[in-house]
Amino acid sequence: MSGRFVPRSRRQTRATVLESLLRTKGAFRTDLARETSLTEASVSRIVADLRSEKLVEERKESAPHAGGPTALVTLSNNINVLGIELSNSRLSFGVGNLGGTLDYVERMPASPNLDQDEFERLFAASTVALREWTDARGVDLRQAAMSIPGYGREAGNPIFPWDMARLKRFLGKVLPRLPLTLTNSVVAQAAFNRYAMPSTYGVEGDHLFLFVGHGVAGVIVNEAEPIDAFSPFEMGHMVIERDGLLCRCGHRGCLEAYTSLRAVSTIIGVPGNEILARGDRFLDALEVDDVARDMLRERQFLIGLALGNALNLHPVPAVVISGWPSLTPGSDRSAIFDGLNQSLLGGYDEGRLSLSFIAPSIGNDPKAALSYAAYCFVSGGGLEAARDAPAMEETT
Amino acid sequence: MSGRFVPRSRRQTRATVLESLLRTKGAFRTDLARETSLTEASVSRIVADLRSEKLVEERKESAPHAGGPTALVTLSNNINVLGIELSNSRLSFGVGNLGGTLDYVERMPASPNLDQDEFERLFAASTVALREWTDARGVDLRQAAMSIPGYGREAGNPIFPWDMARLKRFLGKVLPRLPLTLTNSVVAQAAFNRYAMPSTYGVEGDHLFLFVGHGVAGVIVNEAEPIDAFSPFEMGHMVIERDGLLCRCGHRGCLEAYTSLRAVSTIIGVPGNEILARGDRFLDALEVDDVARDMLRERQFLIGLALGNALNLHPVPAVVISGWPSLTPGSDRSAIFDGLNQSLLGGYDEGRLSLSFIAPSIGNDPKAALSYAAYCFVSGGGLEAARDAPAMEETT
DNA sequence: CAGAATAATTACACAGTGTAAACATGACCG
DNA sequence: CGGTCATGTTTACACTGTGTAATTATTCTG
Repeated sequence: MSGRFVPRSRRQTRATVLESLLRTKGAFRTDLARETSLTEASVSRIVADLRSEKLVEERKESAPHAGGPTALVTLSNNINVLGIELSNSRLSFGVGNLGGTLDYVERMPASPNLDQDEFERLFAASTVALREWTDARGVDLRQAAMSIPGYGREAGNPIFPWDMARLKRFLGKVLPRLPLTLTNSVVAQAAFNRYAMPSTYGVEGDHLFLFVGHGVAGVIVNEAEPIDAFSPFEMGHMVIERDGLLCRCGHRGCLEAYTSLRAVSTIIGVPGNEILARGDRFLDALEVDDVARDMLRERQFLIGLALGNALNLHPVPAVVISGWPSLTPGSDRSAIFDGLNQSLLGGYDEGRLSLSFIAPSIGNDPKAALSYAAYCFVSGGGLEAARDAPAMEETT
Repeated sequence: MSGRFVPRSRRQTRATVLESLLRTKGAFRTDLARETSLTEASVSRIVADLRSEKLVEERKESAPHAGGPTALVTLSNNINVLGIELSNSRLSFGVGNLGGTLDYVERMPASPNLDQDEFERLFAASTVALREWTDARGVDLRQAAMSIPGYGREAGNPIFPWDMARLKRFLGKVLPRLPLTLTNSVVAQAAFNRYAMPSTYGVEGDHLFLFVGHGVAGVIVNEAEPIDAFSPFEMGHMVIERDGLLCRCGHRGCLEAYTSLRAVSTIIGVPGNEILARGDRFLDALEVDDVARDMLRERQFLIGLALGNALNLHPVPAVVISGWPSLTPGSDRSAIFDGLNQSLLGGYDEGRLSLSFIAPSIGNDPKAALSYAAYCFVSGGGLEAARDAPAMEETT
């Protein structure tokens, strides 16, 4: 509109610097320059800029050697973002700063079959409480993100089959003047892993993060790429057994029909959401009989088989699995390797593929969405869309 | 080394303009500006620049209306590039200009099991003839590209299991001072489709190009992305039948074991390379009996099943299949749709997925590699790595 | 051959960059 | 306790590529 020329690169370099700070939770200018491949001169200018806008702060911190850096640059912790997470069992809201601390949380039970009308009622009710809280403290939200399982499919969301245009209209109306980004839950999870986990799960570099829960889905994490370049990797509906078990998607033989929490809960007779909550060694604790245990081994074999198939299409050097298989003893999990061996080209070789397991993170919603919101804020360079040209000239 | 500051963007804008010209085979400045989203002023400057380096030419061509564009900008056809293609049956060399015309071709039979020593001998012999030809005409090669099936796998090339470092050393020695890029055959094929096919196969936008031949592999074509961002999509070794047919990769039940040319040739009793050569309606012409025909239908079903699985992981709105299935009658090919229906999430729906078939292009090697070489030249902005600072100042 | 319509070029201002020099900071040492 | 050293940080300056807008070129029309 008003149209002063703003070179693309400004927003972008700011974003690069901010993103680096988000990742490292504070860095010296020298490191910042290296990380972002900018000159120290440029970093200096940009940091000065960002500091004048109160987006970053500097804390005195001297190095133990001569002539070391003098001040640590960190993101300001006065910037508040909103994360909203819709999962199969609840809708949660969280407000926090860019450091990932949650200052406000609200969680409401939500049915896995939540329809769009119910959702809107639930959401509207939650926003009232949220607004009260923010108003009471004068908190100014700068960015919001909401994560939804299954979001982003061209073919429509198989989990919450809603009208996306309507959803966006609704959100724009309920949360006016607040930039809001929708994303897939696994993408938000990737943001959480990248930005909020103090020491990540020990995998450096590109990898597939695979979550085996209600569905079987993940995300391919490419270290060099920004989070929003990730796309969900939905492995659950790979048909691995023609005319096999019926899946909720209507097909037969999908991986999910064999390995979802629902399938596992049927095998061992424990409600799905309890399995993850019980944590490590849930099998032993439950005194699962050998038949069931063999079945679980077989199911893990299938995960390996499907995983190998997926990796043939999309090779990555490392895979991190989270979900119930992470809770089974290593001797059972080895079935995954057996499965891999029968499908992965060249067979499974720990030199070429590193496979690791991390405990499913349960109950930390909506931290993932919050991390994603932080990412969104930062990737816009901290420049709001329409926070420019404050009535500088009057139109004749 | 000499290190004058060359902003990244210069090379890049030049590349953008050149790439657009390669794609369109000539354009008016106005269109060029639109395509590349640069201003006409910038285009003007860049074109003037490129013209002074004899990389582009202008041909008078007036529009039928007043004030139309005056000159068509085209790539110079004095720039020669080299394409080298290694396939399962031969090694071919070709020299041509950026327009895609082949001025020199040499094809040598090569075994599918060619080992690296034999390859080097064969290659060295070919380069002698090539060099003779170029020397005789004073042709100055600016860029070379070589395409290899199976190239680019981290795990090593399953088709030609060679030492890549040695290959690169060898090529650097045999073709000194010539920038050479290695790539996967399907990526080169994508370059050919994008740049050399006058009217492409009628698919606009992103799609999966899948070739069913000796292997079953393809490439996901993202219209917005440059060719070298593509990665091969190897579907052939997806295990679709546990404990199924033995595949050459050592596993059982791979798609390739059921649907490769080798598998088909076993079914109908015709040598593999003849099938594609016979062209359309090869089944009728060969009076294939009903049993074999049913088998081929079943095999196509499996292609559909695997394709659905692949598309669940990596959704695209369109798929183009080339290879023997393109030669079967539509009534038989429908089995592919049946297979898709049993794996693709939401089932096959022509509104959401467009599936089309094109005849396998046989015998046009090494045009694909040549197209890729042209792309490589152009994407470097036409600026050689070390063709700068021609003794302008003497070092003290 | 003037006028209209559009294309192509050019002059100018501007923003962001890198280089290199200047300035700042703190450890170490005599 | 002040000088030296090693490094970090800022600043001055030159440079590049860009967009805007004015200027010039080209070709058809009447």
